Amino acid sequence: MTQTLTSETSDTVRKTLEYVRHHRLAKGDRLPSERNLSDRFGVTRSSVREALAVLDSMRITERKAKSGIFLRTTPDDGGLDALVLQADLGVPFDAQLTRDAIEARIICEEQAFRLACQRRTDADLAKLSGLLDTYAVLAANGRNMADEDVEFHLAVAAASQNRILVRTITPLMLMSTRGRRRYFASAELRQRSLDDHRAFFAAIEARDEALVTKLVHHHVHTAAADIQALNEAAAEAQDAGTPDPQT
Amino acid sequence: MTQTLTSETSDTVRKTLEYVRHHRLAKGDRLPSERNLSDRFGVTRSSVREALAVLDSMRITERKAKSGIFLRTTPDDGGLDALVLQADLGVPFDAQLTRDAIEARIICEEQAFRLACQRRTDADLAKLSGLLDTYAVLAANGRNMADEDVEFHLAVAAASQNRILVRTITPLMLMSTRGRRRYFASAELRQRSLDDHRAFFAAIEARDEALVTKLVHHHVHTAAADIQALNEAAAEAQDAGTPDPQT
DNA sequence: CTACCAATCTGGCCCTACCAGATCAAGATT
DNA sequence: AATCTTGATCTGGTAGGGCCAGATTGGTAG
Repeated sequence: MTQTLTSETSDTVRKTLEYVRHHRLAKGDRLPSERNLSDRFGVTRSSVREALAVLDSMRITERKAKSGIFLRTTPDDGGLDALVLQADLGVPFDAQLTRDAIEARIICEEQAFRLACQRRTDADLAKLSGLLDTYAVLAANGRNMADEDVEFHLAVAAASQNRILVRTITPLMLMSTRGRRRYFASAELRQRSLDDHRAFFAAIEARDEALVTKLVHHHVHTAAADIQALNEAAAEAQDAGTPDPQT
Repeated sequence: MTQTLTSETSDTVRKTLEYVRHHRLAKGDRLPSERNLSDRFGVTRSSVREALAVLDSMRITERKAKSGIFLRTTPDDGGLDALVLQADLGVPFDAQLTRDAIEARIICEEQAFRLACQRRTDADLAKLSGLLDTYAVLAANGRNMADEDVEFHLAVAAASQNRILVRTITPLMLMSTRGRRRYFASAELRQRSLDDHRAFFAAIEARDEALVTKLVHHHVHTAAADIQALNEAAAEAQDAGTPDPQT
C-alpha cells in the first residue's frame, strides 16, 4: 500500500524535489534541462522523463515543448498526492503542515462519517464488522495493522456513498503512513485504536451523527498526539537518522 | 491551466484508460505488457512507460517488476487527480459522480471558507480584492474567466491558512473545468458569478461565518444547476458530439 | 501426478538519434 | 546607436534498439 512507484523513478522524483528545495526555486523558475538532470542524477534521460511525467501530473512542474521545465508551484504547494509522495520518500513535514493535515482530516472525515450515519447500508455495516474482526485478531497477535487502519477509515468513508469524498480522504490518510506504522508497534496503542474503531462502528450502526463527530475529533487528535510523542522519542533516540514526516 | 500533460503522454494515458474500460478490467486484473501496449497504441515503449508512471502515481495501476502491469483500482475509483485527468480528456461523469462532486465541494469549501473568515489577513483581503477587479473587467469585456474563477476560490481557501485544504479543494475545482468554460460564455451567468464572488468577499471581510456557509451552498448549487442545464442543451443540440464531463 | 528445469516473457534501465520549435547572441541594416 | 535579421545552439518530444535478471510457464523426467 505504501510503495507507489518504481525505485528508480521515485528516486529521481526525490532528487528533483531536493534540487528544487536546495536551489530555492520559486514558482515559475526554470529547472535544468532533462539532459542536464539526467547526468546530474546519474540516470538516463528516460528515467528523468518518467519522473517529470509524474511531477507534471501532480502539477508541480510544467514542461514547455522545446523551451524548458518550469516550476508550476512550490513542491510544498502542489497536489495532495505530492504530499503523499513526499511522505513516502521521507521528506519531513513542518509543524504547520502537520497541523493542517490534522485539521483537513477532521473536516473531511467528520462530514464523511456523518453522511455514513445517514446512508450506511447493511452491506457497509457487514464490511466494517469484518474489518473490525481482522483488526482485533491482528491487534491481539501484535501484528502491525497500519494498512487495515487505513482500510477501515476508507470503508467508513465509502459508507457515505460519496466516491469523491473517499478519494479526497485517501491521500489525507496515506500521507501519515510512516507515523501510523510506528504507532501500531505499541500494544497499548493497538488496543486503544481498536477501541476507537469499535466506537466508530457502534455510532455508525446507531446512526448517531453527533457522537461520530465527537469521535472523529477525539480519535484524530489523540492519535496525532501519540504519533507526535513517538516521533519526538525517535528523534531523540537516533538524532541523526532519517527524519519522519508525520501526522 | 487545463492542459496538464504533454499530448503524447496524455494520449497514451487516455488510450490505456480506454483499454481498461473497453475490456472491462477489474481490480487486480493484468494489463497487456508494455511492449504490447506500445505497438497496440502505435507509440514507443518510452511513451507507454511515461503514461504508466503517471497512472502509477495516481494509484490506478501497479507495475510489478518482471511480472506485469496490474489494475490497482478501477479508474473510476482512483485518485482525485485521475478524475481531473478524465475530465480533461472528456470522459463523462455519471449523474451520481456529479452529485458526489458537488457535495464534496460544498463540504470542503464550506469549512475552508469558514476558516477563512476566522483567519484571513489583510493581505488575503487585498489579494481577493485584486482578483475581483480583474474579474469585473473580464466579465464586462465578455472574456471567459473560468481560470480566474478557480483562482478566486483557491485564494479564498488559501485565506484559511491551511495549505492542505487548498490542495484538497484544487482538484474538486479542476474537475469541472469544461462545464465552467461553457458557463462563462453567458453574459448573464458572468454577472451572476461576479455578484456571488463579491458577496463572498464581503462575508469574509466581515468575518461572517454563517453567511459564508450559506453562500457556498447557494453558489455551488445554482452554478451546478446552470451548468447542468447548459450541458443538456448542448447534448440536445449536437446529440452525437463529444460528451462533456461535468459538475 | 509431482517435481524440476529451461525457454520465454516482462518490467527496469540505458543509449543513440532525429525532429522542429524556442532561444539567444552575433552580425547586418537602418 | 537602436533595431531587425539570422543562424547556431539548446530543448523537449518521440522513436527504436539493447541488455539484464527475475517471474512465469510449459514441457519433461521421475
